[in-house]
Amino acid sequence: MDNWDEIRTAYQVARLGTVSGAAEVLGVHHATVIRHIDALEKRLGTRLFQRHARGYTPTEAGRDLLTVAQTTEEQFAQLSSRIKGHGETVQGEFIITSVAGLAGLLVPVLAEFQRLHPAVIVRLMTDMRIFRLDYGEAHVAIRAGAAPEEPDNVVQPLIRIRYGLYASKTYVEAHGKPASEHDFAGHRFVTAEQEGSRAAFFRWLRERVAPEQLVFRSTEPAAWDAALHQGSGIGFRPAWEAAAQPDLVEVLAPRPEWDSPLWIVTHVDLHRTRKVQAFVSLLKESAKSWPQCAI
Amino acid sequence: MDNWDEIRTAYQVARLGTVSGAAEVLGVHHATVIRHIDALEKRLGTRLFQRHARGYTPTEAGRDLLTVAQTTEEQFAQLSSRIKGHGETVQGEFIITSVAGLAGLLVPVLAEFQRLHPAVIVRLMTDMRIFRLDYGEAHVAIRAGAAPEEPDNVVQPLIRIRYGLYASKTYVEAHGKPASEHDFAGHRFVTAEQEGSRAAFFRWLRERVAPEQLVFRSTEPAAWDAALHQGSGIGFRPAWEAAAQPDLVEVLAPRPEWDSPLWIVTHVDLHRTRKVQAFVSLLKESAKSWPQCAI
DNA sequence: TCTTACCTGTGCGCATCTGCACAGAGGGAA
DNA sequence: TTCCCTCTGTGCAGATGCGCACAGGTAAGA
Repeated sequence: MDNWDEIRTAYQVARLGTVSGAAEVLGVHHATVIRHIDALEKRLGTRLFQRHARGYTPTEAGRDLLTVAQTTEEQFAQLSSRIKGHGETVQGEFIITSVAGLAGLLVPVLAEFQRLHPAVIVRLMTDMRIFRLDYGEAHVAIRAGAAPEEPDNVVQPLIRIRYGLYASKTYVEAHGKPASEHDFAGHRFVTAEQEGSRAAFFRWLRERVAPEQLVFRSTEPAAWDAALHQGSGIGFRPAWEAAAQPDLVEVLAPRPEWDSPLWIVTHVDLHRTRKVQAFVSLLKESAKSWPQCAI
Repeated sequence: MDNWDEIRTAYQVARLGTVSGAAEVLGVHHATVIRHIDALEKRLGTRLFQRHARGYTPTEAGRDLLTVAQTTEEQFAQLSSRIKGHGETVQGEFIITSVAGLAGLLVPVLAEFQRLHPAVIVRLMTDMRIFRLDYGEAHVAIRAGAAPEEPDNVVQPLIRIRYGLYASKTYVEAHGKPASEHDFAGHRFVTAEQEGSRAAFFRWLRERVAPEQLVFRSTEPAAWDAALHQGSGIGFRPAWEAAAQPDLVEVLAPRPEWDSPLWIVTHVDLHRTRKVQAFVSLLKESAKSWPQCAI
């Protein structure tokens, strides 16, 4: 049974009783139908039809094929309408992966998305490793930093996260607050672990302070946050996050050169789907009203 | 969904995860697989797979297709084995049509056939009209008289039924018994209705007796039989049938020129099937031991 | 880091399948 | 019986689809 098209042809012949009728329904020439039947019977080693001048009458085997192929026809028709419908209705899982620390901004958008489309199951994945959009691990990814350039990925700019320099009140009480970057001498800083960190503000900082001033370094962003609140030093924080934390003091206000751009990344195979489009447009609209962010 | 082969291709890709693997299983070139997927997705308007360098990952639609096509694959495999098995095992309906009055010979054969193949349902059809072997009305037909010459029918000689002239004891007591065909004057005969009856012995009789001697004519063979027993006249009867009826007296013994040949007729499309072959060979074997019949 | 193996993707030439046209045959109606 | 319509069946020419070969790229392993 390694030629399903011939089964489909035989099904129509069994259903309609004539080669010509089947050919018309299938949109092929009746000679093609005859050849399909001949090939299928030859392969099966049994006659599926009795031939006579008025048409083809199915044998027992032909009637068996008829019933089997009938359900197949229906199954495929339902499958087709389901698949085509998938492009129209928004439902099923929606998997989004993002850089850690963006949940505070994303969750309200996801909640609104789910309110608009109740049939959607939202899964927000934040992890150390980067989830891959190929392999189908996620529908949408929110990436930070330099624009991703992977092939097969559709990259759109979302927004620029504004970063400022902050310190806890306890730190300011103990060490004072530098008035500008020219006043950093003697101050202590919380920063990322890697030397070659790709964030612009980390590079900016490394160019202006001595390495021994970077007293707290971690690979874990949550650790930066905690160290900042503990008063371990001065560090960069997203402006929108710091604004909601009254125990932090703004040391230097956000500057455009510190901005970290966010990117919406989707796989080209999924980008056109209605589900992805619905979320992306909602996300872009919501981002316009995000506080302390530059468009 | 007007190309089932492409669905089959997509199914293998979804199952195996790679185009190359699917191509190997399907026995085609991997370029063909790619083209099938592209065509199917284009027609559906949705992506079934996410493409990456290590293979194809099915999307939701692709996974849906996978489950549907999986059952289709199984259904077709079962269908194939059933159909191929039909050639091997003898089962299902077996429809035989025959000239009326042959049931006494056929029924024992049919009973033996059913004993050998318990899964067979036997249907013996005797009717005024001739059942057509094309259109699938019967698997085997037993025809009498001249050899059938319909195209697409396989005709085999079965046996020659011997006919003799018989009368009931009551007729003989009343009118006497003619010694030979030269002694037919004054006797009464039971015969068929049509002038141009094709049976050889009827023609033989019409040539030797006056029309007014054919006192009982009927289109119905059972009526000849009844009229014979009632003593209405002398008539032809199969020798095997008369031998079992003690109230009949043999007027003239069977002659070769009165023989009526029987033919086994099968449709060429069914002739090769195991079921038909099994019955035909059993019938031929049984006929060798039929009493009062000429091979 | 380099190598290797495997997978996807595409242009080209060819085989296969399809469509076309016509022949043949059977059934139904007048 | 005769005519007509419909259906099957086949040879031939052309188009579609296939296999081939090669390029490009990724991941795994040494």
